Amino acid sequence: MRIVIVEDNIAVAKGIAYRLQDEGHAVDLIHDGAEADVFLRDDGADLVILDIKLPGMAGLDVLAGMRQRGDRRPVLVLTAHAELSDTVAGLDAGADDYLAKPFEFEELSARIRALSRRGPVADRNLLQIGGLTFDPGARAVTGPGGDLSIPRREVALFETLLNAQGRYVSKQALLDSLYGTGSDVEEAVVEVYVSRLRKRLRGFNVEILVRRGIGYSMAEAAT
Amino acid sequence: MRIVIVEDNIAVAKGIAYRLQDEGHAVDLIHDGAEADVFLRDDGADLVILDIKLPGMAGLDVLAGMRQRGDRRPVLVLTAHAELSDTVAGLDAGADDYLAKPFEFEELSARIRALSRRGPVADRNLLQIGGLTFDPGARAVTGPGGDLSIPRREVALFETLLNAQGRYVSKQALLDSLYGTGSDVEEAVVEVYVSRLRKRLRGFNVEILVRRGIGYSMAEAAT
DNA sequence: GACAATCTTTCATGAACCTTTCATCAGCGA
DNA sequence: TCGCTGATGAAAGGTTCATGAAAGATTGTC
Repeated sequence: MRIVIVEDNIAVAKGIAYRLQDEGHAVDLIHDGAEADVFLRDDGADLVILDIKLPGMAGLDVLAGMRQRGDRRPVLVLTAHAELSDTVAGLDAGADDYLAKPFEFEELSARIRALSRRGPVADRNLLQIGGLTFDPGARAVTGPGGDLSIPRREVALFETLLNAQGRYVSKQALLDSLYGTGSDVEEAVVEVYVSRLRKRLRGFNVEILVRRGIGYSMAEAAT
Repeated sequence: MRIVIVEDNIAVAKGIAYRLQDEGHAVDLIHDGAEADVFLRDDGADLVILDIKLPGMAGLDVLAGMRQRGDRRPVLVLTAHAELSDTVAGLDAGADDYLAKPFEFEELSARIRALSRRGPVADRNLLQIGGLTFDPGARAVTGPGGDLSIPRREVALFETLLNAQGRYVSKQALLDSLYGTGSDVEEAVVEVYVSRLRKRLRGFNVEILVRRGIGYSMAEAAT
C-alpha cells in the first residue's frame, strides 16, 4: 500500500516510515502542510497519516481540503497528547481515526490495517484472482497448495496490479508504488520484478500482461 | 490526448513536450500569450499546460478568457516557486491544478493523468462504439472478449475518430492529432495506421469509412 | 482509360521488454 | 564468529514488436 506521512518532525516521520517500509508499504514523506495539499490532489497514496500541527498550512485545513474535493481516502490524524480538542476537531473535519503522540508503533500499524480494511481501498475488496487469495493485512498470497512465500517487493507488485483490477499500470506508477515517489531506482527494475513474479505465478491461473509503452496488468489466464 | 503547452521558456517547453509525446500524447507548443488565446478558441487540444508569466498576454488572462467563453477544458497552471499568491489567483481564475517550478516530470505526468480522469475529458468517460468500449484514462479498448492490446498510435487514431462522433476527419487533422501540429511525418502514414487499425477491428461491429479528398470517419458497421 | 487517392504488405530499425547472471547485503542458525 | 540462504538491484545480452518509409496493387473519379 502507498502511504504518505505528513509530519514536520523529521525524526518521527522517518522512524514511522522505516517501519512501514519494513512491512512492505511504499512510503512518501512530506514535512509541510502546503506541500501536502498539493501532493494530495494527485492519486499518489492510498492512505494518509497526518500531523495536526504543521508549518505552511494547518493539518486540519489539508484534511478539510481533501474532503471538500470529494477525496475519501482514509486519513489517520496524529495529535499531541494534550490536545484532545484537536482530535475532536479532526474527526469533525473528516478524519477516519486518530492517534495521540507518543504512541507505540504497533498501535499505529494496527490502526492502519483496520483503516485499509474499511476505507475506499478495501471497498474494492477484489482480493482474489485465478486460484489465488491475497490477504492485505498479512501481505500474504495463498494458493490451493497453501501459502506462497513471496518476497516483499514482489508482493507489493502483486498487490498493486491486483488493486488495478485489470487496468494497465504504467511502469512509473509501479515504481512509485514499490519505492514511493521520487526514488532513484531504475525503471528497468520493474521488469525484473515482473519477470520474477511471473516465474513464481507459473502453474497458477494468473498472468501478467504487458502493453508496450503503456504498462502492465494482471488477469486470469485465458484458459 | 492532445495537449498544448503555453510556456515562453522554449527549453522547458520542449523538454516537457518530448516526454509527453513519449507517453503517447500529441503536443503543441505555444510561446506567447496572445497566440495562445487565439489557439484556444479552436478545439485544438484536450488539456492546457499554462505558464503564468508570458509575453504578449498574461497567463491568467488567457485562462480567464477561456472560462469566460465557457471553455471548461482542464488547465494546469505552472508558477515559479516563490509566487504562491499567483497560484491562489490561478485557482480562483479557474485553473484545475497548479504546479510550482521547478518540478519533476513524473509529477507533471501524474497530474495530467489525474486531470484527464476528472475534468470534462473524463465526463465523457467510457466511450462506446459497436461492441467496443474505450477508456480514455487507461487508453485501452475493451471488446466482448476482453482487452484489445492496441499500440499507442493506433489507439490515438481510434480515440480521435471516436471523439469525432461519426464526422469525417481530414488526414492532416489526424496527423496533427497523432503527432502534434507541424510534425515532419508523411500524410501517407495515416493510411498505414488506418489499415492496421482496420485489421485489428476486423470481427467487431466497427468500421472506418473513407471519403476521398475529405478524410476518415468511424461508424458502427451497417449490419 | 487515365490519373490520383487510397490500401496493403514488406522491410529495416530501434525501442521496449524479458531473462539470467552477478555482487552485495541482511538475516539466521550453528 | 562463521557460513549459509535468500532478497535485492544493477547489468548485460537476447528477443519481440511498434514504427515509419517505401513500393506495388487496387479503387474511385473524371
